[in-house]
Amino acid sequence: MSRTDSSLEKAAEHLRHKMASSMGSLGDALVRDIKTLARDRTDFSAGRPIIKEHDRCPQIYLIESGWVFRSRGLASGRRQIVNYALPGDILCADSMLFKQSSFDLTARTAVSVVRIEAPQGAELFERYPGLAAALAWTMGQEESILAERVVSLGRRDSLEKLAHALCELEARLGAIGQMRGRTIELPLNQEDFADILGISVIHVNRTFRRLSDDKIAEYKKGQIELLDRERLAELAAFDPSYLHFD
Amino acid sequence: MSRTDSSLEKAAEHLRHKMASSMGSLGDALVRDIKTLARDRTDFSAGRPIIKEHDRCPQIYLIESGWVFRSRGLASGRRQIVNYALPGDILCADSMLFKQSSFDLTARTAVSVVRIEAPQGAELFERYPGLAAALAWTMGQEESILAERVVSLGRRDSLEKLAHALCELEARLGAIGQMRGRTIELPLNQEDFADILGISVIHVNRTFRRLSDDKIAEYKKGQIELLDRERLAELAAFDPSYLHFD
DNA sequence: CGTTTAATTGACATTATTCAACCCGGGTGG
DNA sequence: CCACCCGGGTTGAATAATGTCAATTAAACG
Repeated sequence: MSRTDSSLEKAAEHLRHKMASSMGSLGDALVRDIKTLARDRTDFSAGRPIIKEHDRCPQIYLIESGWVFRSRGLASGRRQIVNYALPGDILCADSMLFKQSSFDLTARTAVSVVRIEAPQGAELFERYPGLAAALAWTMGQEESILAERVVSLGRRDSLEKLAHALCELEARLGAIGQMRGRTIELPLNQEDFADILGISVIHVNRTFRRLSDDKIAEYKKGQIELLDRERLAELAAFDPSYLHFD
Repeated sequence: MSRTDSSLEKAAEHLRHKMASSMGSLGDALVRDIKTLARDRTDFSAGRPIIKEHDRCPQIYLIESGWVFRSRGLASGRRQIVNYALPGDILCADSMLFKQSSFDLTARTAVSVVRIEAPQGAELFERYPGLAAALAWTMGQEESILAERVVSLGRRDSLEKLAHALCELEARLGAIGQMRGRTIELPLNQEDFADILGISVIHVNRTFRRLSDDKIAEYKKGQIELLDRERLAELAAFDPSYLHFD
């Protein structure tokens, strides 16, 4: 099997697996639709912008590999990462609705995406109900994740924010088979955490230190060791239902 | 014309008007679809819960009148308002995707909603393309608003947060014809602002005071006077494109 | 009028940011 | 091989932003 087929299939499987509970019999249709509509692959090297704010995002992409940030840079130099997308996630799901993107998309690692040539409107739903359902599900889940992040940023202190983010990372990576036992492997440095959590780099460092002093989790370059998931989830008051994995 | 017809029509018009630029010819179809599928009306008095976290939200509702909060209460007693919905907005747009809501919906004022009996899946798109487009647009716009709120909560200070929220309120209320000149009429007290902005009530008060000292905006019970929109927008670095009104 | 709810103010505590310095491991060029 | 440099990471001290507590005022309502 060529690289093309197998990595595409893996991404489609990730997507199917995440949505399993909501999809019912449409799971097979989804995989079939994606294989049918997949077009060219594009690779981005780490750090490269994929879409800039106010750009038109003309197509839907499925991530085969790599991490993508959706972020906004403010005039003052501050940055907020709104979202991160993983293999099996769909990019630009709203491209058919809106003229332009309000955020930047950036490849955090080397990223490989496949363009999906989806028809518009009713034809999408008639001919490719699996993909249509996946698109709707993606938008709904993204919204739900954003709503949860609003709660974190608005009403949790730095320790709770970090703990919650780690729980979410574990759940999302677990859903695509990227957890190795109790360690999270990720391409995020402390500055990335700062821009996800909305706090300063230095405070991220201090907060990780607290987690590690309490033997709850340990930050290392490129990975995080979860020493005590139970207390971590408790700290965060983590309820994974907002991810809708079931 | 009965109250039923006219207020339903007004809500449908609001929705159509907001989406005008994206809808093209589907605008008329939307109004027709809503009239066809509108079922019973429900009224909630101010303060009443509409949906509680973990409830099943079985139907789509169109708001005819009133303000609805989507919020999460934390164990510690803190509350974060994630979203607010206005006349012409759709509630539970994701009800067909997910088993349960991850947030509370609460009537902030007296609220009147109409249940829309939408069919599932492909039938929705074939027979009611106007409504289908409106649902998709609603989910996309909600996501975009949430993303912008993440930026506010994460990387703007209290003055910028408040200024941005006021700009957004003006834009959203303007889109449904609820601005009277330069005053915003709204049912939010300072505690509501606190729970929207993720800061303390007292700090909301201090921040309004700063705006009023600088003759930019003035808080009064039930309304906010915008004295200098230009400087307000500048403070917030407000770019309305994320609302996708065009 | 009294009662209630929301707004306001000041004093103080806590949290997080900023600034400055230092460390550490991994290149890189001499 | 070594010296240096560079991007993170780590730490402490000073400062700024925001939260908490307590008390007061104002408006709203029967």
